[in-house]
This record gives sequence, structure tokens and C-alpha cells, in this order.
Amino acid sequence: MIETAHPGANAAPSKSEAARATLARLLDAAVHVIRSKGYSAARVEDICAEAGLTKGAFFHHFASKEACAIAAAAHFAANADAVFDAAPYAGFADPRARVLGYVDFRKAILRGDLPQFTCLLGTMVQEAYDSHPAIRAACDRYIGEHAARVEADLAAAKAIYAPDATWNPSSAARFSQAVLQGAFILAKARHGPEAGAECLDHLRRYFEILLPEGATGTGRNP
Amino acid sequence: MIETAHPGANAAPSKSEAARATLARLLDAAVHVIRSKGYSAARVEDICAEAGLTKGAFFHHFASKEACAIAAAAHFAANADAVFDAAPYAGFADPRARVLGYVDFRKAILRGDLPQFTCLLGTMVQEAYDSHPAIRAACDRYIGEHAARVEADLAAAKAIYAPDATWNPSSAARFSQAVLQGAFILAKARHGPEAGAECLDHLRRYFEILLPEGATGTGRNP
DNA sequence: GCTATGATACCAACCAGTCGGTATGAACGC
DNA sequence: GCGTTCATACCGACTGGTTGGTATCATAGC
Repeated sequence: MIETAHPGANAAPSKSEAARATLARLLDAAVHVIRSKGYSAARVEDICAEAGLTKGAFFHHFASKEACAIAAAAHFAANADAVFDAAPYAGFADPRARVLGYVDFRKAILRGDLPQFTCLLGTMVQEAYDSHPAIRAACDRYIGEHAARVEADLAAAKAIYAPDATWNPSSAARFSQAVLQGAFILAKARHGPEAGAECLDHLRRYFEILLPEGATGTGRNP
Repeated sequence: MIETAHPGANAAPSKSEAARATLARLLDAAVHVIRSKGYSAARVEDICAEAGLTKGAFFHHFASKEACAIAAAAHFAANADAVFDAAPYAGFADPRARVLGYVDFRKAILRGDLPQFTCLLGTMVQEAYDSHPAIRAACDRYIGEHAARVEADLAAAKAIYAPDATWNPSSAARFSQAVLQGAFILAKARHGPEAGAECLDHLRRYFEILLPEGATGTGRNP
């Protein structure tokens, strides 16, 4: 899952290729287990079993379970960045199309089992926001960084399609993340992605209205 | 917290007034502790300490921690029903005003510490959806029942303000719940309610657009 | 050999749930 | 009224399994 051209040509030269691979396995396993049962209920041995390793490997790479969770958050965010960079909508020239393409893409990947598409960050921050400040900070950071990517397209689209509208691209980007997080919760409650998908339909319609296609440069919205 | 006219004039005659009071204390404590740290991290002794009781009392009233959580979900939902029944917007004659008043009210109660306004159901279902089916079912049920209340006003408002629009009141009501749940997650990540409040501003604007005030009976929306 | 890596065995703390016990008070006979 | 009886309500020490973390050992790469 981690690709390095040449061992040694890397920023962290002290880790061998094999060690990097097991670290990645541990992180992937942590992401999966925590997405399935949450941070507290995720046992270290669950993560080790999922990775096909033992606690020796785990505590060699992480100082604690909490440190693993924080590293898993970074790993998850980096993975997500790669996925969205490679998504088809990322190449659209029109920023409005990128915004709507983003929503469509997020809807399209609501497939398979719940732990495969739900958000590690939202899951962890729910339980850890008060008792584990470092986890909360990590989740806040990576959610914010992802929102900033959406914000960039939203701001570019607004400059073209609704330059005089009063809504704030930054706030709208955070709103999109809230809708996604809420969609995941509904999907979990319903035990299926359908309820989440229809939330993204509403989000798309909202963005369509915020960025009126025909009225270039007028900005009719409040 | 529980008012009964005469003991014995009640539906459940077998429980004394005092026992009902301690049960309520345990449920209030469970709601608070689980909202603070999540279901898994909430220890039975935490709940007992918060209630000023001991484990003897806890396991006298609940068969298990899971049973307590399910009872707490019902308790939380009943409390919420009472709060929203008593809210000022509930008396508005115009259903559109009730819909918008609901959003405004939800924004207004984002005050104080996070465990005081976040949703027990969304918090629990995140961790328990896979490992505790009974908890998932309870959360699904009470979220759905609350959404149904919103749906009633939305449907009435749509009949007046957007009768020909294609959007679905049931789906829009679920969307409102998703936005709320997502707003709570952002508030937790940011450690403050502001990020959640601005999400409700977007939700309000969306509902304003879905229910155009001037165009009674035309239904301009997609 | 020396260091990095990972396995195995182990520990101490934790925690859901149990169990024997006490207190309160209602119901009943008388 | 009064003692007897019994169920409900609650207490708190205890238990047995669990779990994060540690200590130690085996192996491989340089």
C-alpha cells in the first residue's frame, strides 16, 4: 500500500522496506478495526490479529494505543487525499463541476460494508473528544485539511457563478463535511448506505442552488 | 424529576416513588456519561458515581450495561420529545415557520458544554452499530421517530409552499437529522459549538429555498 | 557483532457482573 | 395497634476474565 522508489532515497532512511510494510499493515488494520467498533472497544490484539502480527510488533512501532490511533488518523487522511486526487472529478476544468463531482464521487463510494466507507476521524472524535485531547486535535486537523480542499473548489466556483452571494466558501465546505459525517451516522443506524446517499442528493441540490449555472456573475443567492 | 399524583394511581404500580427516582437518576447519569466518553469507555461505576449510587442499585435496575444503554436511549428520546413539544416554535400556525423555527431552536440550544447538547443516539450508534445490534436498533428507532416529527411539519409546509416540487419530506427530514449529527461531530472536533451552529445556518437556508415564501403553490424547485 | 524487528510470556490494573447481606415498608392475621 | 412475613430496593466486597503495556528472547540485515 505504500510505494517507495528506492529504500534509502526516502525521508526516513532508518526504516527498512519490510518494516514500512508491517507499519502500513498495522495502520490499515487499526483503521479497519476502529471504523468497525470505535476507538475504545478496539483492542490492541484485535488490530494485531487483523494485521496478522503480534503485540510485539505493535508496541515496537507505537508507544501506546493512543499513538497508534493518531498515526492511523494521519494514515487515513493521506489515503483519502490520494483517492480524491485520483478521482475523475479532480480533472474537471470547471470548479462548479468539481464541486458537484466531489459530491457525486462521495455518493458513488458508499458501497460495500460500512467500515469500508465510513470516516475514521468522525468515528474517533465522537468518543475521544473529551478524554483524549491529542486524538481530538488530530481528527480536527485532518477534517479541516480535507474541508480546505473542498473550500478551494467552492471558492473558485463562487468567484465565477455567484461572486456577489454572501455565503462563505469556508463555511460551506465545513457544512459538506458535516453532511457527510451525518450521512455516515444515518447509514450506521440503518445498517446500509441508502440513507446516507439521499443526504448527498440534498447536499448536491444545495450546492447547485448556491452556484446557479445560468446566472453567471449575478449572484442571486442570499 | 418524575411527577406522579398518587403512588398506586399509576400505570406501573409495582415500583415505588423512590425507586422511580433512582431509576431516573441512573438514566440521567448514563446519558451524561455516555455522551461524554461514548458507550464503550463509559464504565458502569462511572454512571453509578455520577448518579451517587452503587453497582448494587445499577444491576438491580438493569440486567446489563447494554440494557442500561437501551433504556437510556429511550429516556433521552422521551426527554427530547418533551423539550421540542414545549419549544416556542411548536405553537406556530404556519408549518413553514415551524420548520424554520425548529432549525433556529436547535441552533439556539447549542449552548454550554458539549455533553449537554450533543445527541446520545448518534454517539452510541457510531461505536455500537456492528457489535451491539440492540443498541443500533434503538438508536435507529428513536432517530427515526424524531425525524418523523420534522417530516410532519415539512410535509405540511410543502403542501402549501411547494406542492409540485419533487423533493421528499421524509428524505428531507432525515437530511436534517444528518446535518445535526454532523454538526455535533464538527463541534466535538473543534471543541466548541460554533462550527455546528453555522451548519444549521446552511440547513435553514436550504429549507428556505425548498419552501419558497413568495411563490405559494407554484413549486419552482427541482 | 550490533541494531532493528518481531514473537512469546507475562503482569498489574481494570471492569462487568455476582452475591450475601441490610433496610425499608407494605400486607396480613389477630 | 402490633408482631410476623415477605418482597423490593440498595449496598459494597468479591471474582474471573480481559487488556494495555512490559520484559525477554529469537532472528535477520548491515
